[in-house]
Amino acid sequence: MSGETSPPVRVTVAVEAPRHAALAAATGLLDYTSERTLAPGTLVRVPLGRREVAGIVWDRPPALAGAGAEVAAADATPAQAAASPATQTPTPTLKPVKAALDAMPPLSASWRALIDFAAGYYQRGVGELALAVLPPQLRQIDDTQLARRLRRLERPAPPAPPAVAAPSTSPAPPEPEPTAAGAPPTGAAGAAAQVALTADQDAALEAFALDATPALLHGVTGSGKTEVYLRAAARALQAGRQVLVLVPEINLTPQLEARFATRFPAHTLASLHSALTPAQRLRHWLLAHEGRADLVLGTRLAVFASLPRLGLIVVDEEHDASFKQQEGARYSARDLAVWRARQLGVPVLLGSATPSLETWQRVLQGRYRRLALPQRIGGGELPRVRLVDMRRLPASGPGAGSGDATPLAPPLLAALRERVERGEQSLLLLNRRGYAPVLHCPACGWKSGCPHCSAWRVFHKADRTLRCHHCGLTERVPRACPECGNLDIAPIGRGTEKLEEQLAAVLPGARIARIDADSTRGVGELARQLAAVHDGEVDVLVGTQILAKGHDFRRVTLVAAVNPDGALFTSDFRAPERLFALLMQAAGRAGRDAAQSAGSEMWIQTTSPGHALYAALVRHDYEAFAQAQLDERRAAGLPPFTHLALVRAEAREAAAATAFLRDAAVQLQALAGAADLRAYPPVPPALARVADVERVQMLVESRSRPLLQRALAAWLPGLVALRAHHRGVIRWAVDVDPLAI
DNA sequence: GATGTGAATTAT
DNA sequence: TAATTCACATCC
Repeated sequence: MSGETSPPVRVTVAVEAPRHAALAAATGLLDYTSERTLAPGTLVRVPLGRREVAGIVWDRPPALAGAGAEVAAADATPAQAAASPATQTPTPTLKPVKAALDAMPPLSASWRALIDFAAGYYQRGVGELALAVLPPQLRQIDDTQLARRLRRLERPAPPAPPAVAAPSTSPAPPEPEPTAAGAPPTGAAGAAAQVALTADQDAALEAFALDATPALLHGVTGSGKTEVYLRAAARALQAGRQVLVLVPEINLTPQLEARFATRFPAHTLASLHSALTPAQRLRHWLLAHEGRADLVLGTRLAVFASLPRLGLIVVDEEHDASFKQQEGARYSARDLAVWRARQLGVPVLLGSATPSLETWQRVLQGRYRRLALPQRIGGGELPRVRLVDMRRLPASGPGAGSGDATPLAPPLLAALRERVERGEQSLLLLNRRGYAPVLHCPACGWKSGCPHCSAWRVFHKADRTLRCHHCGLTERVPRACPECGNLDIAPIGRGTEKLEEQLAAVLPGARIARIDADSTRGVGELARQLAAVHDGEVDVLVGTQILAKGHDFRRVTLVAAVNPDGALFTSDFRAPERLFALLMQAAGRAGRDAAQSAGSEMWIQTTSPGHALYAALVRHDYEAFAQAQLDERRAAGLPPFTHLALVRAEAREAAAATAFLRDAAVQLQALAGAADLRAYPPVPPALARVADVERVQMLVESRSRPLLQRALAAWLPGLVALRAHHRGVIRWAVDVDPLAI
């Protein structure tokens, strides 16, 4: 460039400031001066008050005036940005930009559009979101440090710690499979081996290639979805494009990563998830941003990866709740993936055996295509589902302590013994860690409540502690009742620890292991325990839902859900959907080895064997289940037929949070278009108090998504202003498309 | 959210 | 009289 002595130019910068801060009309866009023009997307450091913070050069949305004027707030308190588009810069003197990170290419217009959209949709500040989804180190390092990091990308990755494979161009990726004799042809048998596709896979792939409409790849566990991902990826890679693969959990990244690395040894793969070290995270992100990585695999955060050549997005297990961020900007990575794909005109593949009802509804509407893989590879059968009626069990002993009753029905116990004798593995699922969910004093009625939360403290026998799973409070188990001194305080109910103990008593000689968040605390501990299972060192595996997801247990022929009924009777309208998906997924753990699939079984212990959910499960009939659920949702006016937003407020006293929300509701009623919205009275959520903070939430509902969007956008400045009148409110936030209400 | 201000409250 | 705590304003 030329013109060294040209006057300073004005630049708009998205800075890291939360939308709540009421900064710059709450968008987080501030103006600065610069000695030279800075391209939008350039990372900068700018002064903010007495601090210096990271920012990104942004372009002001030109259409702000038109869009903002559409919904007028009747409340006059907040300064309405829409009032006059011409009244810019009330500030006479702008501060200069401190530094620009020129070593790196600026973030692209399409990336900024994604951030703009997501910030708008989820009601957060642009700068807040943009900076939050960048690697933390980018916010700290200077230009020379960054240049050095970039030069280091030229060289192959340094030897990574064993748990997480670094982006590798090396020809020897880790071998994911244990020595599994008779593994189906989809297994990562040989490096880059191309296997024959089934007719279903072939048809799915051909259909997928036809256009860029979002596609649901609907296939049961073991039906070969991953092979379809790999083939679709191969096509994109061949066309010189990048591929983004999103998975729900960190635990699942190494497995899939190995599959991709094996299949595409000549391509660079980068992973993005929170378990990476800060340095790794920056490195992988830069690989993606510079277009050096062809394959980017990660958890929900990866949906915001900068990908200059993006040509395909895959969302594996798209129904999984982990794709919804549950704090800060509460985005849905799956929904944003679909938006991003559409914006770029790039295909997106959503894979699941049990699609979310939102996705399924779109399939029924014809907005998404359905690509079906109805059969397991190699002719494997789905496990037979058996319901055990727990109402007809012989009463096991007197006394009220139901927690001491035999955990397993006699026929299930017999089936387990059979498996142990035959050298096959079994998997028992119980969604409750610890020994017992609560301690109880039969003399005075004391229960082990948490003093800081509206929850019980859980009894962990292994280290003799009472632990609150919400605030972390951990204490030694009291010897006697703290209220009345009674020595006979007893556990109520059963967690995985107790189940493990009871199993050991009824299955003498069997090798029993437990896998849950407690047993896998250390780094690599989960992997180590899973390896032991693969190596056949375990007969019966007890665990929480950590087990149900994706792990490929070849020798498991029996899966049992010990006590899944709870989800049938909660007020959470998504609980049945989640339970069905979990049980389908758990069933999929059994008989993945086609040779053993014929004898594989899924047992359900229930007191409601007649429940429609279980009936559908017995038939492996997702479609019937989904239809029944959709009918219920439609009748009840729930998503996907209505659109929801939740305004949450937290305060020391619930009354303060409630008062804030009541006033907020009054504001909402005054907005244009309020007639088409419905705000429910503020209520405490299922878990009302955590760490001495009371939560209250208010549900807002609309038939129309755009309407809800416009209302929220118009409402937000009012909410920001309202907070000043409610000093007791510690925090508040809007959750658009909440998962739980 | 981070930071600085001044005033009110408390400790010594 | 010094030391904390807290409400409140500002951040281009």
